[in-house]
Amino acid sequence: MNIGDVSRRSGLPAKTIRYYEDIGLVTPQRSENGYRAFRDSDLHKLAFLGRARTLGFSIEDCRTLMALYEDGERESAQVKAVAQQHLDEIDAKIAQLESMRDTLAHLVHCCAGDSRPDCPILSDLAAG
Amino acid sequence: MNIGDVSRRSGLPAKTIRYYEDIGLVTPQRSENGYRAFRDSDLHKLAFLGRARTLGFSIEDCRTLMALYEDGERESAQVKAVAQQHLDEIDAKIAQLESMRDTLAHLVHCCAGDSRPDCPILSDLAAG
DNA sequence: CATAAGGGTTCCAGTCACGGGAAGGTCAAG
DNA sequence: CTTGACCTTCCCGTGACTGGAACCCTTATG
Repeated sequence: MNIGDVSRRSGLPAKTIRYYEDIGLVTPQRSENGYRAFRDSDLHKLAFLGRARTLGFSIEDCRTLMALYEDGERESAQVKAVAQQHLDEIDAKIAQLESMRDTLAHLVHCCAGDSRPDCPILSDLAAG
Repeated sequence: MNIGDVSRRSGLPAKTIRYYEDIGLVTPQRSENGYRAFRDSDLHKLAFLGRARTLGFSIEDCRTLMALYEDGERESAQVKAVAQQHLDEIDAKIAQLESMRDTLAHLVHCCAGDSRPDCPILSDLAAG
């Protein structure tokens, strides 16, 4: 498989796949013409990575998860710990965004949004 | 005021204040010794920027909001439009994170987290 | 046979909003 | 005179790519 095929099948842009090779997440072989030659196992890995990234795991987390996936001796507790920590971070991020949203929604609600200059949004930003 | 004073009063790191000068958000004067000399109006601007950033506005949005704030001829509709768009983006981000959280929470819940290798988290990532 | 299209390759620069750290100038106190 | 707390500029690094330039390989067509 060339990179285009793998890109279509995994849903990852070719650029991303090259980047993943750069940082050592996949190591495709090379054809005589210099093209990357992906095996099924490479495609499988890339699909795995794509799904992990979709769940918001960092590249380093993905590296860890891949290593655990390939390690028959792993303990599921290790995987769960990584996932739980990520979950906590997501919860924190959501809480932060919701706080922003609440403040902002209130301000937007209070702003007339007409042709006059008076604006509670700017007043709030100016005054704290 | 030197940058340290402004930093303490605005809550912004000195590094950030220098960066804001770099990109033209504030233009403090200079003392004879080369130190930045901030006026009250500069401090006020920086506090404004700090609060806007706290609400998650991008630097470019902040630039726009500052310009509107300083424009006596502004229409509140312009401000509201910027804020509403940002609010929409926040809502989208929250929705995305919640989707991640739901999937992830389910997987974490299903994972035994013990010393055995079987793990539904890895199975899900591997199989889609 | 020339060429054009549609692959592939490398490498460099840019993104966003700063933060870290080096190398050095300035100022008030002891 | 030295110490220490300031301040200055400059350059590199962050995360996870994305865009683009300049170039090579393969296949089909006039």
